[in-house]
Amino acid sequence: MAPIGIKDVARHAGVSVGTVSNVLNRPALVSAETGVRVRRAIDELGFVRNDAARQLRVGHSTTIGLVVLDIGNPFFAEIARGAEDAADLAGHSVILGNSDENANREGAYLDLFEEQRVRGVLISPIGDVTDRLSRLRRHGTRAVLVDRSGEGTGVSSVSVDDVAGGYLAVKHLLELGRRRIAYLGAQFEIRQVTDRLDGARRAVAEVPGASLEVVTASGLSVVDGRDAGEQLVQRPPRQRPDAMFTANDVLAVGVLQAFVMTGRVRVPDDIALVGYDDIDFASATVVPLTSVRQPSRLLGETALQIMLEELGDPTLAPRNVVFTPELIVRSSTVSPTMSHSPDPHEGARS
Amino acid sequence: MAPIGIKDVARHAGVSVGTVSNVLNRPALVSAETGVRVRRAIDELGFVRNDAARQLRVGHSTTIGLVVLDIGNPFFAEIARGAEDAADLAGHSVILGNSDENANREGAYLDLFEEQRVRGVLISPIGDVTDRLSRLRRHGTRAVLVDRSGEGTGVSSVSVDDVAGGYLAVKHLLELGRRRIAYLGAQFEIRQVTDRLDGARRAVAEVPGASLEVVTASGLSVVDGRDAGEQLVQRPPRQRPDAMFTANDVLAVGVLQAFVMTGRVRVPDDIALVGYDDIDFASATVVPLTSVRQPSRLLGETALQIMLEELGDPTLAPRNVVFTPELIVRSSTVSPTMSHSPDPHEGARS
DNA sequence: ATACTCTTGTGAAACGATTCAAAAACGGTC
DNA sequence: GACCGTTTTTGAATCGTTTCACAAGAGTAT
Repeated sequence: MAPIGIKDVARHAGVSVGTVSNVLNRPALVSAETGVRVRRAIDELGFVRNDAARQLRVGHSTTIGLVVLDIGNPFFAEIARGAEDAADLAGHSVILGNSDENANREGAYLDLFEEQRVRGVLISPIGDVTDRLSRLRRHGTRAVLVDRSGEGTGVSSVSVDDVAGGYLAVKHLLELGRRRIAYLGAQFEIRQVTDRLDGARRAVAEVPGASLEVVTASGLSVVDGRDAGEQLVQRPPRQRPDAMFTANDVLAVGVLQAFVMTGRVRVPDDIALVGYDDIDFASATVVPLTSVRQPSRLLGETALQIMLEELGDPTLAPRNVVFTPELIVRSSTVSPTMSHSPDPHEGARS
Repeated sequence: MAPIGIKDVARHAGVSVGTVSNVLNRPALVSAETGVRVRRAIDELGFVRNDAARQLRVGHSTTIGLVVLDIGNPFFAEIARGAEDAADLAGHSVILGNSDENANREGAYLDLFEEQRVRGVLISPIGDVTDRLSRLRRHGTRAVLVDRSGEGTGVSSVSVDDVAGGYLAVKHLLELGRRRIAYLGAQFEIRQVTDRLDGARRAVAEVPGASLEVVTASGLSVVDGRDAGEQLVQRPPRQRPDAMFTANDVLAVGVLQAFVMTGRVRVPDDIALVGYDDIDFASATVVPLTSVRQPSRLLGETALQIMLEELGDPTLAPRNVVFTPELIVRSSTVSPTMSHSPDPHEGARS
């Protein structure tokens, strides 16, 4: 009934506790014969090491915490997968916290990870977390920002150039002759959302006669996109934009649902649509979605690798890796019947 | 430089360590004036409680571990969200592990959670984990199965009747006159996959002349579905099924991509398609997807609630909650032009 | 003044692993 | 069998909290 400890194992195997610990942590130090005996005792008693005690002694845990904005967004799910794969290879574990775009919850997970003295924290933050992160470092916990630049904050980061991505998307729309562009976003305290808007602004500024309207959704999920889309459909046709760029694919999917269900807006004829992230589902939507692709999995992998390097050598200067996004053109902006040259990417993909 | 402990706080505030601990854990026992002084000391020193030490003393942690099959599948993401929301309300934290349909990784997360002495474990398992779970209980860690019945194993569970779901899906296809049904699955050691197949079999058995072909994909992701779809397109048209039921929506999306890209299979005319889970994206696909809806978020919430109840009263008998799935008909089986009565659900949803 | 209650604060023991200096066991040489 | 170097094992000290029996102080009633 009483929990089995290392002492019980020691007694059962007829050795001292130190030896059991050695079997667990430095098997090279212990003779083969003793090792076998101890391991058998462990199995027979069903002993499981108490990580709290271990952690207390050695000063830190062996896990790495990851806090993402929204695990329901496949983009972040991919990041998580990338991080897990990289951690797995190095024999580490990743535990995941989902802030759900909620600053309180983000804070709660950071508190939790801090109390747990995790080895490192990977985070795609909502607002500004630099002071939280520098406090973490005082406890010896390194942090790496994911999908957000840490330039100038002294924290390492792995990100994608969102301004460039926004520019890419809207430039494309403008080149197609669209002039009344709308940007659909939400939670503008999230940097990605505003950076993409900045990129959009920049592109619009280059074309005389082009205008940019900013539309605010109530969140960044599919339903929020659908709601925003329905609002838009309500407007008299003349007041609708002729192109829309959304802060992410999930929103775009929602918008598409609204447009298609009501049947009053044709994509791309009436409104051309560009999403962001190029999630797996983007190419399977009613009208396949033009999107800005980010190397999501690579983002997670790279973040974890930087983390491991920093743990290996804590004196390492912070690094800020920035990837470049890529525009993937599909039917939501260029109707296949328009014969504007077939989508090269789609072909390459199959 | 040295880490700040409760002793430092005590010295700085001019009280004993016991008092600091009381401020932290039983504020009622300490006078208002002292409380303020201690809290100020905590802030000034930037003290953060070491959870390992706390855990060591009290015997268990305060977090709940959740292991899901595939966090990239929005269905599981919703489960996680439901569990998190419920935990949040009760002041608990959920940490997430993603087994990625990999038994080793599942085992690694269970080990980790066991060593961490988490308060409870929520798991959607791959194979049979009953002995792992009973060992957990010996450490005082309760477990609740999610999306998998624990009937007969003595473990609580929250699940959806997958046999009924499979039956529902294939019955629908048969009622539409389809006879050559294919079931697309993968990882048949996962119970959900085989239960849905069993339901399909049952429906097929009721209709003379109907046949069921089982197709095995290499995994349960979008790409795996696409690969399987492409295989199917290779076949001479006569050897293709006239209806397909997939183990989940993610696979169905992949299949749809393959069919649409190659342009050689029309949905639903040539092949009618039914998915499973009714994820948010299902209604936004090229051809909106008929699917079997499960109350995903509710699944997560309920699982966590059962967990909390069991923690509150460990003598409670295990409970096995089973929800009933619901068929959502969309264009991937009933073409809107066929005027087979419009989809009532779609309307209700907007 | 004494006894009693009630509130607040104290400090040493305990949790279960790891670590490390020192002891023991072993094997080979002379 | 004494000596030396190497390998293996030992066990007490330690990590930072929580807990709990106890003490000190402040009222109150007698």
